[in-house]
Amino acid sequence: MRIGELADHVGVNPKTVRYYESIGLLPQPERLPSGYRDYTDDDLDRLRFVRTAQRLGLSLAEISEILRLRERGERPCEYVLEAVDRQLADLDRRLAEMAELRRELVGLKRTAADLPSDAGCYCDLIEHRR
Amino acid sequence: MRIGELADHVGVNPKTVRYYESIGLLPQPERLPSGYRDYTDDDLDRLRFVRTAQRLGLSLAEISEILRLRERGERPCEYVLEAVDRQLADLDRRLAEMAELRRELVGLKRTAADLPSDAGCYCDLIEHRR
DNA sequence: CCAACAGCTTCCCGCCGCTGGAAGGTCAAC
DNA sequence: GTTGACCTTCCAGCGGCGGGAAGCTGTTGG
Repeated sequence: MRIGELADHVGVNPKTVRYYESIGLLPQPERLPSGYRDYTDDDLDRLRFVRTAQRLGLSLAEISEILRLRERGERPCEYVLEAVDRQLADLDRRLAEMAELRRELVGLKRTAADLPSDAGCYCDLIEHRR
Repeated sequence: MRIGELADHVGVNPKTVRYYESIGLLPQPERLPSGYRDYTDDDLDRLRFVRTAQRLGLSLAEISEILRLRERGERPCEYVLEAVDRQLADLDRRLAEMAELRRELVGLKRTAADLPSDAGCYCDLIEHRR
C-alpha cells in the first residue's frame, strides 16, 4: 500500500510517516517502479505500535529503543516498565502543577470584577492578583 | 544593571533575556561604553511580569500582545481574561487526558506481572494491555 | 605588568514532533 | 490532452530556549 493509505489507516499525516522513517523509527520500505513507497501490513502494525506507545506518553526516542531491543530479540518489557514509571512520575508532577495553576487562574478570574482602575503597571489583573 | 544581574534577580538564564529581546518582548536596552546591555528597574519589572504571565500559562505571543496593548494605552485586561479562559479550557482538557492516561498506565503496570511469554509482537505489555 | 578568570558580545545550531510549502514526477479519469 | 489527486525530495519553521564557538571587557592576584 502507498503512504497515503497507510497514513489513513492509522490516522496520521503522510509527512509524519516520512518523518518516522527519517529518524529510523520505521524501516525504509520497498519502492514501486514509480518511486512511491510501498508498505506491508507489518509496517502498518509497527506504525500502530508507535502511535499506541506514543499515546501512553513515551517519547519517540524511547519507542525507538523499545523497537531496537525487540529487533535484537530481547524482551523490551523491562525497559517499557521503566519508561512507564518515568511517565507516571512526570504525569503526577504535572497534574499537581496544573491543578495549582488552575486554582490560580480561577482566583484571578474571580478577582477580575472588583479591580481598581488603571494604575502604572502592566496589567492589574496579573500583578495585583493577591 | 548588566544582563547577568537582571537574569539572576528573576531566576532566568541570560540567554533567555537576550532571546526575549530578539523577539521584541523586552525593549532594546541602553548599552554601556563596553557594549554591555544596561538594564533599568523598569526592565526588571517587565521581565518579572513576563515570567508571571508565563507561569499562568500564557504564551510569549500572548504576553507580547498584552504588552503591546499596554503600550498603546489600552487596558489589556479583557485580552488577558480571554487568554486566561483559553488557558483554563485547555488545562481542563489536558487534565482529563492525563487522568485517563494515568489510569491506562496504572492498569498496564498491574497486568504486567501475569503476562504470557514472548509472542510475535513488538511488546506484549503494550499490545496486549486489554 | 601580565595572566587568569568571570562575564559579556554575536552567531549559529540543536532539541521535539511534526507541518507547510516549493518544485517536480506519476497515474487514472474525463 | 489536461485536470486533479497523489507521490517525490528538500528546505524551513513552529516555541522557548540552551549549548558552544570565537572574541571582547573588566577585575583581581601574583
